[in-house]
Amino acid sequence: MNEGVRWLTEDEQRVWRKYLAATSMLSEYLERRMQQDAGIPHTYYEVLVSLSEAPECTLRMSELAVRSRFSRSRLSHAVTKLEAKGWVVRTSCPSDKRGAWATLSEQGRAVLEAAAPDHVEAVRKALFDVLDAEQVHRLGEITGAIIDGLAEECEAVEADAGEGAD
Amino acid sequence: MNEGVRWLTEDEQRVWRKYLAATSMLSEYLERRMQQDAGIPHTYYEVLVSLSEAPECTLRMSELAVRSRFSRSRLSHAVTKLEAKGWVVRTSCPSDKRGAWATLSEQGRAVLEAAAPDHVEAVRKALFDVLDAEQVHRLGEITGAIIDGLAEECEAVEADAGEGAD
DNA sequence: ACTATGTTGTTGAGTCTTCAATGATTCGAT
DNA sequence: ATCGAATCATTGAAGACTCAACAACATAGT
Repeated sequence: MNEGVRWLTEDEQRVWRKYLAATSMLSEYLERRMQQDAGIPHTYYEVLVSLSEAPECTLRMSELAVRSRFSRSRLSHAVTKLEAKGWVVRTSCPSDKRGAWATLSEQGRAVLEAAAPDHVEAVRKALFDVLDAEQVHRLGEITGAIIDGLAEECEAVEADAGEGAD
Repeated sequence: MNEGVRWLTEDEQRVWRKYLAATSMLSEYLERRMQQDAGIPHTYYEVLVSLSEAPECTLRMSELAVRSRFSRSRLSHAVTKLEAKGWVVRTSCPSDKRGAWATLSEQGRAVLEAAAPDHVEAVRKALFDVLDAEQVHRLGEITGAIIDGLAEECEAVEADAGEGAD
C-alpha cells in the first residue's frame, strides 16, 4: 500500500524542514513584535493595512476578508475586537441590507502609522537584510508558484463542494 | 521621525505580500488535510514525528519542545491531548525528578504511519511539484538564511532578558 | 407574486496558543 | 548544610481560530 507513495528525497526533506522552521520562526518573531508594539496580532495589523488602502478606507466585510485572507467568521470576530478598540467602525450597507461596511477610523489610522516603522524594520531585519537581490527575486518566483498551485487546488475543492451527487 | 525608516521598495513589497499569501495558504492547506486525515493539527503531527525519530521513541519534554519548536507550555497542553488519545505516554524521570519523558505508543506509531502518505502527498502537491530543482535548491538557501538570522536575533533577546540592570 | 436557492454576515461552542503564576527539584556559592 | 537562583514541567485564564448553525436578505425561475 505504501508503494505508490512518492516519499521525499533526503534533499527535499532537508528543505521542507528548513521551510517549516523558517516560516514559523519568522511568523513568531513578527507576532511577538506586533504584540509588543501595538498589542494586536500581526494578522489584525494586515487587516488594518487592507482597509487603509481601500478608497475611503472602507470595504465590504466579505471583500476585506478576501484581501486579508480571513474567513468570514474569523474576520467578523476580529472586527468586533478592532471595533471595541475604536480602530474600525462598522456601518450597515443601504444598497444591500445583508451587507456591512468596515471603515478605518482616525484613531485606527494613527495606530497603523505608529506601528508601521517598527513593523517594516522587523520584516527587513528578518528577511530582506539576510537575502541578496538574486534570492529576493527567487523568493518571488517560488512564492508565486506556490500561490498558483494552491489556487488551482482550492478551486478544485470548491467545485467539488458545489456539485451535488450526480 | 519617519526619515530614518528604511521602507520596502515596490519589489520588496510585492515579494513580501506573496510570501505572506503563500505561507498562509500552504499552512492552511496542510492544516485542513491533516485535520481531515488524522483529526489533529499539523503541528501535533510534527510532534509525533519528532518522537518517532528519537531513540526508543522517547524524549524529555523540554527536548521535544525544542525539536518541535513548541513552547514548554504549548507542548504540555499538546501532550495532554495526545495522551488522552492514547498516542503518547508520559513517564516521570527517575534521574531528574523534575523531568518527564514522552514516549510514542504503538497506537501513536500506527496513526503516524497511516497519516504519513497523505501528508507527504500534500507537501508534494503544494510545494515540490510546483518547483523545479533549481528553485528547491534556492528555497533551501533562503530558508537557511532566515533561520540563521533569526537565531542570532533570538540569542540577543535572550541575552537581554538574562542580564539585569547594569 | 411566490418559492427555491444562494449570498452575507454573525454567533456560540469547542479547540489551540500564549502568558503569567506556581510547585517541585537541582545547582551553585558561601 | 543551607540559602538563593535557575531549571523543568504543569496549570488556568484570556485571546484567537474553526466549524457548524443561523438569521436576514437578494436573486432567479416559474
